[in-house]
Amino acid sequence: MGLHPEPTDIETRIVRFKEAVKASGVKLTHQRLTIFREVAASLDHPDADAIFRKVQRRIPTVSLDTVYRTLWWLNDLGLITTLGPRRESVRFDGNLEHHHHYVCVQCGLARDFESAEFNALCVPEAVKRLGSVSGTHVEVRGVCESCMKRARKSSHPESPSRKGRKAAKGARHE
Amino acid sequence: MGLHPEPTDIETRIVRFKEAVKASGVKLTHQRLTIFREVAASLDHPDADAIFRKVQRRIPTVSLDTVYRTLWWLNDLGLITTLGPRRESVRFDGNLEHHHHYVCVQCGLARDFESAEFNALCVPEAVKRLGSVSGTHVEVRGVCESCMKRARKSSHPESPSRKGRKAAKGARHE
DNA sequence: GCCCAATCCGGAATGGTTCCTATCTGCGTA
DNA sequence: TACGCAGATAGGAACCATTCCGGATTGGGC
Repeated sequence: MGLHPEPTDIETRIVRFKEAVKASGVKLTHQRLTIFREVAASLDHPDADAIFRKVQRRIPTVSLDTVYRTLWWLNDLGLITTLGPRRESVRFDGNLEHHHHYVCVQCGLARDFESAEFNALCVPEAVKRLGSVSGTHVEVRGVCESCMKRARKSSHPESPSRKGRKAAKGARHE
Repeated sequence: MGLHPEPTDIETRIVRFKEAVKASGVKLTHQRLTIFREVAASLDHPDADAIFRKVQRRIPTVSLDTVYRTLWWLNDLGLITTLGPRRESVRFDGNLEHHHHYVCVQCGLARDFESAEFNALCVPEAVKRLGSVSGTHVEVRGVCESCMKRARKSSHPESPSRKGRKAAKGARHE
């Protein structure tokens, strides 16, 4: 029912995946390939648990931790993305004007901004067919000034590690 | 340091708040006013815990649960919003093309779509001053077809309740 | 076949969020 | 003024997604 990309498309992604893994120098395990394949093959946007359940059908002993570790590793390699910025908890907004956000992908800093151009965006017909449209919201992502300053010691993402997933928490701006 | 809206602006929001509360027919308690004031007075986007700590300075015995209940109630009344769509867990995306999302605010359904217009958005100068820009992403929010169908029994948000915060979880599309 | 490092697994810990329920408050009424 | 009701609140337990930990496993190179 249109929930899967074209098979060729998946194959393309897997080829790209294998190249990137080889380039990064870490092992390409059965688990990793399976997890990647599941994400690449879905058009909806599964959460970690949904992926875990799918992978479990193929590798019954896989652990949830492995799925999480692998997903974040894929994300760090740029092979997959997350839907919206990484965020530990819901954040609230008292500004009711139509506005947009700049979000720092490292520390979670968020700032409002206004833009007549962004407000005037025209939603494609195909989208309107999915349901009602109550508003559009643009999220500009990047790394904020103070994070760039702090990062004068280039740590490159290369290996699936457990480090720093929560780093944003401590660095929250006030 | 520019972290607070103009006082007059806050007063405007509070007036609107009081009207909306009166119209909705529920009690305007000290806790509720204080919580709303804290959200309305902040330009950053505090999470529930940050709001809790601020409110605690004024009402030392306030409970975290009251803060959460009140925040979602305000959200349901349309007096505040959340940053990004409500989401219980991180969701992953294997699509690396530049694309955008339609998100159902009720059930969490998410669908990709492409748009040359959206891809070509030009980020305002003021935003570029906040930090580097790695990309822009448009989120179109609304209520999807199947949720609209399901909601032929109009339940209106009126009273702070604990119902349905997790409803999206069960209704997840596959 | 053996060794080492990378990887994985299971379970325990963590932390944000929500639930449960006894208690409290404010208000209309007798 | 006392009473009783309905709505709100506080506080702690429960819940669930996510991460950490420590020991077991695996696979490639010698």
